[in-house]
Amino acid sequence: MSLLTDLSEQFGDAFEAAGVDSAAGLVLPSQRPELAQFQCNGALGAAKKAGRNPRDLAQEVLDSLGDRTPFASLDIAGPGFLNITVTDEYLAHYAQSMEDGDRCGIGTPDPKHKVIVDYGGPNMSKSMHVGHLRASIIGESLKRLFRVAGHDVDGDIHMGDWGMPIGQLIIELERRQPELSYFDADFTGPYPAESPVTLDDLSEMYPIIVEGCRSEPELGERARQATFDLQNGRAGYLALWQHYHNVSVTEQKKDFAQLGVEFDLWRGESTVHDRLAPLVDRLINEDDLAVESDGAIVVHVEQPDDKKEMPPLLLTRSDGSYLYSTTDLATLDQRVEESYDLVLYVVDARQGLHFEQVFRVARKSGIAPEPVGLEHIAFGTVNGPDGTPFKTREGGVLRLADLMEIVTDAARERLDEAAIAQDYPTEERDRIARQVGLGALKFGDLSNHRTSNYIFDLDRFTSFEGKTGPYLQYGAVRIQSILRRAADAGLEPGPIIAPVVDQERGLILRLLRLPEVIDRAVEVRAPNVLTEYAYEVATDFSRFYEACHILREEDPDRQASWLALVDLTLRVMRLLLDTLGIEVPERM
RNA sequence: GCCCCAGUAGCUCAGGGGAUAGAGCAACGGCCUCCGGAGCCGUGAGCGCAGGUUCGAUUCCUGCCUGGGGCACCA
Repeated sequence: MSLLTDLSEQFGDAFEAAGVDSAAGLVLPSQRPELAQFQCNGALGAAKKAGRNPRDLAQEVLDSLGDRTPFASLDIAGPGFLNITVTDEYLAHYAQSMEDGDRCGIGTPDPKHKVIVDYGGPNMSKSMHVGHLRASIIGESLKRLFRVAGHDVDGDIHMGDWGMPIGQLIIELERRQPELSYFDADFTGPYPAESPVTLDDLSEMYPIIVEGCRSEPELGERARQATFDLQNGRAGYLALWQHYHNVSVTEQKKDFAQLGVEFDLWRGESTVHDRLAPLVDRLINEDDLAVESDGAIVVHVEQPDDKKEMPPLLLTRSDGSYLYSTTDLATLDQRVEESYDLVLYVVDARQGLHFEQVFRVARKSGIAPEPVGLEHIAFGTVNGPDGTPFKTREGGVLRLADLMEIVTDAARERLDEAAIAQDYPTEERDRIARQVGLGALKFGDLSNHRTSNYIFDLDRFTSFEGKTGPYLQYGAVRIQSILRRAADAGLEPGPIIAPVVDQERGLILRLLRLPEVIDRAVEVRAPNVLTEYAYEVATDFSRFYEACHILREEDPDRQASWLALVDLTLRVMRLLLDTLGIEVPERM
């Protein structure tokens, strides 16, 4: 059990003994570190409710507090705050138990969920740009976070590979190369094994045809027809789709691998294409939910207590072709069959209405019954300095691969400046530059709260000092260096003994908070809780490092204790950075 | 028009109903015979406006202002 939980229970019992709700016993880290380590504010609210004097109640709580924990001091302050400080021996005891366990004190979840994180979601017609950055790294981080917290988790890329964009790309290629066999309805195959396009071709074609469909209704009509034909199994289109799919996935696997994003499932909208027709049929005939409207099939999802307009969810267009909503419902149906009980959609906040509609249909139809958690984990837009979605100077989107190169180059430059790295092999320097560049990029993005839009700032992603990923990596690297030197000198970590230095005590107190921080991050599904804490751990370590010269310490017990504390710090930092998707170099 | 998100220091952002609202960057000033200075210590400056709930509001509620976004045959 973590220290805060332990203290909260003790104070809860004491409050109960004093005749009020044990919830008042919640103990939190002190906001006034110079006064105490922990605080409990429950006496104020509880006294108010019970019509009693807060300070009297607080005193009664202190009187009935058991002697389970050795307190160094317990005070009532101001109107009735309880200030709590435990003994140094007790801190050491807790730190030791963290060091002894294999999960750094992180508990097991109750209930344990089978979670699927739906993130990344690249459209197969485009190479990835900065807009995909957040979906990828927030999703990756949440996937890892839930895993660290003890849940069963799978990440699904959920590619956009069965909708209108495919129809558009089909007719765009037909406009360019109408002689290809894919477009000949009478052709019986076999179709060429070689793809007629590369991903760069698709990326170039896509904006052109999107604009074409917008300005020329006739083109849009053809794209819709092609989408319909594809979804209804037209052989040439399917063969072409397969090529589009292959070139996209090949490139995307490279991009995601470079980003350090790992999917367990490479599924997409097309994965459920066989389920679409039966699903719509079921919603019409069995569930009595879907109805025809202007030729389309829709589900009305408005509810009597709605305070806002709620448009119906479209299952098919008036030509019978399927949409994003249909594949999302079918995908959810499959996920529930596969017994996932928590589905996290890490998708741009602008799709909030879509998910509200889909979730309503899922509930009403029983596709996803109540116990299955459905959550849209919305994130904000990456904006330019003008407050609108980020564009490069040329007005285009910044490709993700280019962004990665920029940050890697910046990291390499920084490495060139550092004399210490000059004798590293080129290969290692390259690896470090990539790790550091990505560390800066990921930390910079993840440290923003996920729901807020933020301003894209290249300087922030290429600065390696202060509150940045590289600062954390550097802290971990320094620790590794100390532990290496210690091992070389035959020194080993030993039992953690009571801290005597303020910075040492501060570091222990910080490390002890890990379990609560993980819980909090899971609760709000927000990686920035982790970045905030990771930075605090790193700064507390730096302070400790400045104040306590570990390798030169003369008392062997103290030195062994410090080595253990340093080792624990490294484990905690590695755990946090790994959860954020940030790698720690051996040296840098 | 309706709905969602946001407004906190010069800039970029944190902030869980509690005491004196925090970081980073930028500016200025210190540390540096010592485990890696991508470091440590210090200085200045702030909750959009108006109400409400509460012993206590940056936090919860209402209204307004400002910015971004969404509102059935795109995803």
